Amino acid sequence: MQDILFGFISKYISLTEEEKNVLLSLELFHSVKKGTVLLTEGQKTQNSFFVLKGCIRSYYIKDGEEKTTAFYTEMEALTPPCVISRTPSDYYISCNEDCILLISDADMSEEVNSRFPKFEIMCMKFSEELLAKERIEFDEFKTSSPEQRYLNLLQKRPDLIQRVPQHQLASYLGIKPQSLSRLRARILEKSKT
Amino acid sequence: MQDILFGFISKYISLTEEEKNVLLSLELFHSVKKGTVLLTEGQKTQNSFFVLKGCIRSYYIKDGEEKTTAFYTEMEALTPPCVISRTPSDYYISCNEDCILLISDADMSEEVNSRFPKFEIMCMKFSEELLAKERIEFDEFKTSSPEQRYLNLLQKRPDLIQRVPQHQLASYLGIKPQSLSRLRARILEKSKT
DNA sequence: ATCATTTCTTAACTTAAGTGAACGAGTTGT
DNA sequence: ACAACTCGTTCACTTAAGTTAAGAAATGAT
Repeated sequence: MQDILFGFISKYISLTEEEKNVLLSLELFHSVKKGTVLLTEGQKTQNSFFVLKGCIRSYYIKDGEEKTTAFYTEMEALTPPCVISRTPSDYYISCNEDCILLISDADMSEEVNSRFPKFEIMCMKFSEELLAKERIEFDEFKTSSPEQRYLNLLQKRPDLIQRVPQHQLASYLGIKPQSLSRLRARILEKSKT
Repeated sequence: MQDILFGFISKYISLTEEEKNVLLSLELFHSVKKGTVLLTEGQKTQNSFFVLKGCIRSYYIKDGEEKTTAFYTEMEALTPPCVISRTPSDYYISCNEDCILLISDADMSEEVNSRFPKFEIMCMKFSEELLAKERIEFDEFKTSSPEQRYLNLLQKRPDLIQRVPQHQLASYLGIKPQSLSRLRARILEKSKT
């Protein structure tokens, strides 16, 4: 399990054995059952999440409907906007599957950062990278139709289509479940001829 | 002009007079004419842009059509994804109006950062903040219809609707210019009754 | 194993966006 | 001053997504 974490970190900085041990001593790892709600609307939190195994999902509830905005799977990290802005959360995070997560709160990261300044640098690089990735995703979403977005997802994250309920996927693509069904039928029809 | 810059920076860190002078000595300010293309598809660059006055716009050209993805106006900053990923740019940036820009390349920021470490911290905070903002914007886009998106824009950035050509706005909202015209007529019709 | 609930799909109908074309208003260049 | 473009709007028509409803399939709970 730790291998996943250290493999991930090694993409950004290199750690000594001692540093690895300090990280492990912090009791960052948590096993969380499917369905667990990690963050609720209105809640204040300082927690960031890193997915070692499983799938977590962020969503709003607007007019009584869940609006899924993102899925995070193995090796992906999520710092909710409310942690940055220090305001109550606008949205929910819950576990789509049984998960093993690394959960770090702000106090903890401060301690780690002061002991290992390079860790802070890693977070900075990581944040910049995420911002660039986020913007590209946004741009792709904006410039394509729901059908193109689905085909795109099929290319880039085929696992999601298997492991995530259709109605959550539909919401993630910005459409209704019925439209997703129809759209898939349409694509299937096209590929036949 | 400098006041705008230092006013912006003061939201994150405080600078001594000496530090301000060093920044000013770097010749960061540039006057750029409307229509100037600051970044072209395929180009490699290390430049980041900060808008002191005017409006710049990022867009892709897909199937021969401009797809506008963002506008940056006074006090907004843009680091193109290609700067982070160190790959050729996928998109274009051009000036929608005569602009005064602060343009910084990577070498320069490295020098500034090594002389003023707190500057790097500011960039980090800024980047985190941007990421949070970006995600919220994305979420709003995803969870609303074109009409809601237009009304939302009318609330949040009414200036854009005045200063930006309609066809660029339409593309920014993810629709065709004709649809934007129709949508506006529809809203006007509703507000009458 | 059965019942209840949730999830997925299909269908008919409504609403809104895409498309192609036309027109007038405003701009640019010569 | 005029022609050539660009831009915004409107219209008729096409296409796809939203809506409402119904039924089949899968999931969960007792």
